[in-house]
Amino acid sequence: MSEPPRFYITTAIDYPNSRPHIGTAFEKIGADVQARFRRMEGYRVHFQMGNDENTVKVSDRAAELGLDPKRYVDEMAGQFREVWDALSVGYDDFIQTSEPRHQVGCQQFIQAVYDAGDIYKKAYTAPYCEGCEEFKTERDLVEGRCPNHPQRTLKVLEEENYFFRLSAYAERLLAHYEAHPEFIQPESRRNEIVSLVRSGLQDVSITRKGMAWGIRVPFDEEQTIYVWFDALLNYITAVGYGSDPERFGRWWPADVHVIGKDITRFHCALWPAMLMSAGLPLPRQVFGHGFVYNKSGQKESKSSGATDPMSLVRIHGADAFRYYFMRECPFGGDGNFSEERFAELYNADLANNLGNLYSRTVAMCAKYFAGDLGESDPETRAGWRGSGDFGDWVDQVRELVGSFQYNVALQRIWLEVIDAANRFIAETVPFQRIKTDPESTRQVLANLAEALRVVAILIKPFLPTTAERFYRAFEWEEPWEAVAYRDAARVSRTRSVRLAADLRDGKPAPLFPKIEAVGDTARA
RNA sequence: UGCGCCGUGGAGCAGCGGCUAGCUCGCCAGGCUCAUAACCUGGAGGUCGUAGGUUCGAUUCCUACCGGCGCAACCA
Repeated sequence: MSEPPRFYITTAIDYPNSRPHIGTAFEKIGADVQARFRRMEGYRVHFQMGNDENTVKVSDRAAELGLDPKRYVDEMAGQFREVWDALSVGYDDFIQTSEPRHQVGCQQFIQAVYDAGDIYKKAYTAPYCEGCEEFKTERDLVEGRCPNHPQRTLKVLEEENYFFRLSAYAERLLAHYEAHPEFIQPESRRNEIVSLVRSGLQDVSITRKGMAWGIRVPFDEEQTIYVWFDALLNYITAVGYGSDPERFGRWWPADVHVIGKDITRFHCALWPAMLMSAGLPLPRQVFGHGFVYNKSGQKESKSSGATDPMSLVRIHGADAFRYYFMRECPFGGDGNFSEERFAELYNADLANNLGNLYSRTVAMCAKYFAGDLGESDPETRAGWRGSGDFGDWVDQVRELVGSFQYNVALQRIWLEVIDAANRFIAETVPFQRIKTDPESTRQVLANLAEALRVVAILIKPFLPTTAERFYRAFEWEEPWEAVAYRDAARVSRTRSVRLAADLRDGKPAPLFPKIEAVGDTARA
């Protein structure tokens, strides 16, 4: 047996100064689907997430609450993980950048870049608010003033800081984009970055002076490492850079960084330049996903009175939540969220099609044969499929899922498997057939059982809980844990098909009870 | 201002050089009754933002314009 191929996938780390919202959930779910899919494809997957804690805002927020920063970030990390768990986001590791493993790695990294001659000291000039006692960036300002202290006039102050020689890497970055067209995905993001880098890069300030919270610069104890130079490093420190070389060698470079489209520049320009400077290999791909907007066209974010993911999950479950975003919003582009649309999609695709297919199939098996469909040749269970090469079709779906085209993949699964199964029932009319021909009715139901099995495999990365229910509705020889995407193209070896679903009064409980009124979805 | 995106039947989206422009919801008619009043079949409804251009041929490529929007170095 050869070693299974490895797949290292990451998401952006989040600021823990407020709770996760729908937009961040979108990213994590998209990455989780990929991680689950790759596991099914036989990869040994490492799925990395975390929180970005070494920022001034975090220590400010902790101070507001009268908490020690470390205690505050630990508590927030717990809250974030609760949400990810509730959404069935199955990460393998969750790093907090206040952890020692990150600090140690950061210091080793910045020293390496320093030794490579890419860090120099220079005066940094920026507006400074005496009220906050900190430097501001243009974006922090509201009408040229500090939003927290609008009466005060901002002073332009100078501070000696360390800069990273990003400008020196423009040519090498462009050469890399050229040689590795798949490095930045989707295509539109790539074009943006290429033109950005062509237009020239400036060196970036990477340290700050006199901060109590943050990672010390090893060659200058007065300074701490500033934002991106610290945050990006989580991708390597989490897998052991600076603390566990053997583990680091096993996982780095990452196969894909899943991030929001607004931070592609940091991941596609700054990050690879940093790695080049430190002499480390570059990640294979950066995927910049789109944003989720609410009905009034605003970005779903912390500030806009956004819907709390948990309110939806509590009522409808993680799978319904995941389905909505993966089906409705193209991962590479933008999408919309509204409760009306959520209810519409939920009722149509999950309740009426998916859930009802399960109900009617299971109910007939129980009612007509007490769950025992008898023995049959597996090859006779492919009749529900319709014509065409099913193996090719499954390969197309694999390709779609593997390239993050989740919405298209789900549409095709519904159109060509779930609808086909419902149509098969209409054509073979088992509920009439049972009156005159029980034997062929068994055959029809065995086909439907097989269809449920195929559905289970195909939706496994997207709706893990529902998928397992579907699979375990019948006793299949092949263990659920080991099932691969390609197994959907093959009929199960099982000869004797037997119902195993939970029944109440001879029927299964609805997997997705219909949403009767939009109000059911609840507000944040 | 710079860079980029979008404008397709009532609503939301696919299509991105060429068979009668697809899909979901909604609407209308029929079928069926196993099932979560679900499922199946059929139908009505679009001169693909506007004006030019390239081409044998454009929703699909190019230009301009109109309308909506995003990003621009610490909101995924």
